Amino acid sequence: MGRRKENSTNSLNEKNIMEACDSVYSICKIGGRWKMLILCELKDGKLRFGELRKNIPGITERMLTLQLRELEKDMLVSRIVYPEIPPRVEYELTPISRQLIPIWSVLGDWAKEHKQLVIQQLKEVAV
Amino acid sequence: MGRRKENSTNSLNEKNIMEACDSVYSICKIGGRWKMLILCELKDGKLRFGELRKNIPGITERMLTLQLRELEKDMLVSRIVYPEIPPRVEYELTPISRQLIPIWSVLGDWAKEHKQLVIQQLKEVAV
DNA sequence: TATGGTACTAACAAAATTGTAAGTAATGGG
DNA sequence: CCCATTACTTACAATTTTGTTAGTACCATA
Repeated sequence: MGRRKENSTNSLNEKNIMEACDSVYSICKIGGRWKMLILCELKDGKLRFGELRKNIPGITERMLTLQLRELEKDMLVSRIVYPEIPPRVEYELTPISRQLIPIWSVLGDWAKEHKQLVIQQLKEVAV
Repeated sequence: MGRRKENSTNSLNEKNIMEACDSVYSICKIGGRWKMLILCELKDGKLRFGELRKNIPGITERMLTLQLRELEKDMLVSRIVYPEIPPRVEYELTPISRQLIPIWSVLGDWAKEHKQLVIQQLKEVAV
């Protein structure tokens, strides 16, 4: 993983900020590069490791594994291993991560507005 | 700032993901280490640079400047310079970032639930 | 002339995240 | 025995973010 240093200023700052501000805490939990995308993929049901990889262009097996591990640790996905060969592993959302689904759509709406604004701004600058 | 490379896999991935998924886009905009905290501070009105620094323990002048510059570029704060000596600069939320305020509280509520869950989990493991 | 206050910048260093490339294990089928 | 399949690991390197320290500009005031 590239282990984090327990007592770096960086780590301590993050910890303090997460304790000080709940919305920062939430954003930290879903803030990894690919996490949101993974969660969105799982919105409609279980998927296997390989399916996730195929559905998320650009992600490597390593990053997929890392992000899934963190999501699992944070109880945002659950991992179901079938004792078969070749291996089969499925991932699915947990109750707590399902509670986030409506928030995603609100964030999505905000994004659309923001993008509009950026476009407007570009036009104004051009004129 | 430590300039980003335009064409690194890293940059391109981020760009693609933001285009592919609107909620990722939103989270990117508010995902910097101190951004959320800064925005929260500004929730109740304008603040000067020095006030922000005092109100946010642990932040350095450099980080405060960097994060404010990005927020400004993304139109999430506006910067008001008074031509005085010593200088006076005030920051305030913009209409588009004010639209985020209700989302913060929802994220905050989710954080509280998640923290509860983590505590429960710790207890179960201990037993 | 020296000092203080304010909002920054610049050069550098450390830390953290992300990406690349090459493996591993287990077993059924040819 | 060799290969294919699947879900991973491992070692390393590049990139990005964050932190440290020491400046800068400006003018009023002592």
